Amino acid sequence: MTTQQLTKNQGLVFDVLSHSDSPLSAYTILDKLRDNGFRAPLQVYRALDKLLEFGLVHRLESINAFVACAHPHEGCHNHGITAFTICETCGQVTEFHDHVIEDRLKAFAKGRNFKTGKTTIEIRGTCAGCA
Amino acid sequence: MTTQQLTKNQGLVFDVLSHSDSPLSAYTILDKLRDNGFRAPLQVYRALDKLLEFGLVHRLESINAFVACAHPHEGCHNHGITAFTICETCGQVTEFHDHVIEDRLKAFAKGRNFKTGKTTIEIRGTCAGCA
DNA sequence: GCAATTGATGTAATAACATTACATTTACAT
DNA sequence: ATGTAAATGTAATGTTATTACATCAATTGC
Repeated sequence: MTTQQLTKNQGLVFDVLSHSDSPLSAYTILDKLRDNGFRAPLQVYRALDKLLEFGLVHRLESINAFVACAHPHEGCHNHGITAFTICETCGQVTEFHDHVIEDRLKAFAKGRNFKTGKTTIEIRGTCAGCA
Repeated sequence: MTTQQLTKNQGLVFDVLSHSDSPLSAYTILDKLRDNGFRAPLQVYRALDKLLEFGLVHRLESINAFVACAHPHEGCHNHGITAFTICETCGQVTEFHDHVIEDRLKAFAKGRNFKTGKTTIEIRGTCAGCA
């Protein structure tokens, strides 16, 4: 999945997120794209929905914000569950993947006959630089 | 931590959550407490803040809702990181604790000199009964 | 007792986040 | 070229959460 096959709006939103050094809310993205013709939240949310579907973007549930995937070329769906550290001071987000955690969560779900959809793992705190 | 030392509003909110079989939004709680004199969201949010602080209630970040702790007597803070399965069909929430997952997350944070605040682990999907 | 402080409450207004509904346009396979 | 699916534009509304300010209640120190 490259950036080429994205539509205009999807490309614009992905671009904004890619160049940001911290997560952005949908409304912040909207403001950044006003000059590109964006007028309404839905334009952002629709693009985000697609980008999430493509695995190019992640939604951080605990802060209602979005970040570009750390390795968009492969599409993050190939990497299983994604976990994040989120610095509450500077906004730095680090994405990581841990197969042990994933296995434990899968095992728990399986044991309960729970059919897993999307899993959220987010650690909020303070990064090394801000400590 | 028993229910005794809660204030009136805290007690009312905790009661509503305790008797619910699924997570509730702050505004749903508000509606359920109108007859008890609740008039504004802030009355709910303030009570929830305290209940969260006491470890009597959990916030489910991925669905903007709240549940009573599964073992409120001990205070959930004693149990380390709390993880949840959340059935998107019936709302059933199961709370669990996994020390292996916790250790992995702590190790990752430590390795990055990331100072951990609150950690969110939520699996959304379909429970056995709804499958 | 009674001021002083702190924690809890009441109320209104507003901010922040997200979706529904409906009309129109674009992309593209047949 | 035309039918269909996907994407877009726009307005309105719904949902979640906070700010600001006034009042009340409980506790402490004197």
